[in-house]
Amino acid sequence: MMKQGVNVMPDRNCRGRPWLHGKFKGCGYRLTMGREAILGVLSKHAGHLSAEDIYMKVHPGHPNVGLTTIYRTLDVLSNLGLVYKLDFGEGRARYELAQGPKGAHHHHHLVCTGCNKIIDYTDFIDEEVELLKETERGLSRKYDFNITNHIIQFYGLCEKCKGKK
Amino acid sequence: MMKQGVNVMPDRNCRGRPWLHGKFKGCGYRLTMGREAILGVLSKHAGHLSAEDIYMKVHPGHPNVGLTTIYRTLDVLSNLGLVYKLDFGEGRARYELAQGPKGAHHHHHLVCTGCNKIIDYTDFIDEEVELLKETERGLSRKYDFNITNHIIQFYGLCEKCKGKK
DNA sequence: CTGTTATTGGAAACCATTTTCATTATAAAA
DNA sequence: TTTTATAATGAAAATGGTTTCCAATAACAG
Repeated sequence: MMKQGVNVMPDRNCRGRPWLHGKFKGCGYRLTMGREAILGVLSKHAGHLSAEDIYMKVHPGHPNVGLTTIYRTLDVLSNLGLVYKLDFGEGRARYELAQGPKGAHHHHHLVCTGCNKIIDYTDFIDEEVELLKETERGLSRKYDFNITNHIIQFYGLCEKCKGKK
Repeated sequence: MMKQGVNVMPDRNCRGRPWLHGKFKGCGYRLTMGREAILGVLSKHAGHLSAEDIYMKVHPGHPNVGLTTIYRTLDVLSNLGLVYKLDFGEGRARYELAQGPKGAHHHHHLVCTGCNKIIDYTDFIDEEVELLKETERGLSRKYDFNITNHIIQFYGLCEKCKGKK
């Protein structure tokens, strides 16, 4: 568990300036060059990046930023709710920006268990989200939970993989 | 990837054997004592067992069954669809029987990110499952996927954890 | 019973992630 | 600007769940 100095990691309700960097500062975090670079990579390459992917993209411009910092920053971002930590069962986590400043489209994932190809789908999202909200409300009440997040993923074989045995 | 057993023959229920064991043999796998013990533990303790949990429960009666065998067996069972491999973000996988012979009740999970408590809920399941089926159909058609499984999980803080800072 | 080969245990390897710790850099105070 | 407190950092080492290796063993068919 990351433990930094006096202040415990703030929660997702932190308010700050408009976008990522501002949000970051607004939550009491120092904005270092390494972190700026990481935030930059995340906002530029919307995808499902592993910690190492990010490291590789940050490295050329900032050879002195280590993998450790990538992990630490992602942990912070994830706790702030700015980044989703995804698990596609590959034995490594992947990360993606929760939302752009203008509210990027919400999507869920369709994962091929054969080749690990991942499809972001937005179809059916509206119905799903609506049902999820209802379910969330119900669960919150019944189990006295404060629900902050959900996962929906479908697994199967893509056209290429379902052919072979 | 584990590769064993030549034939992928469907269930030919083995006489006098419990459902799970029969299914196992029916698929061309040898039924060893270690595997019997593991199947036994899985059917007796419905829960979210980690590989080590299972090891601990198997060990007293079968001190010669190693952790490696637990992992290998779980992998086979998971590939057969008899067991679900679950991930609650603890850094270790957990496993539970997919279904009893008479079709145990389907459930989804509600996970406390504070204390890792996990609640199996069946409320709302019907609506969820119905929507999932539809979505599944749609996704299968649109992306030419052969969907075999899905995940739905809600994350949040339980009554105990949401109080503390 | 015998032969074939799936299965096994134990140790070592693997590898993403975390921890340690001495050093550095950031932001605020003076 | 300079000082000051301490958050943040990198490099290396540690961690820990899972997998691989390989020689020995045991299921099962014939």
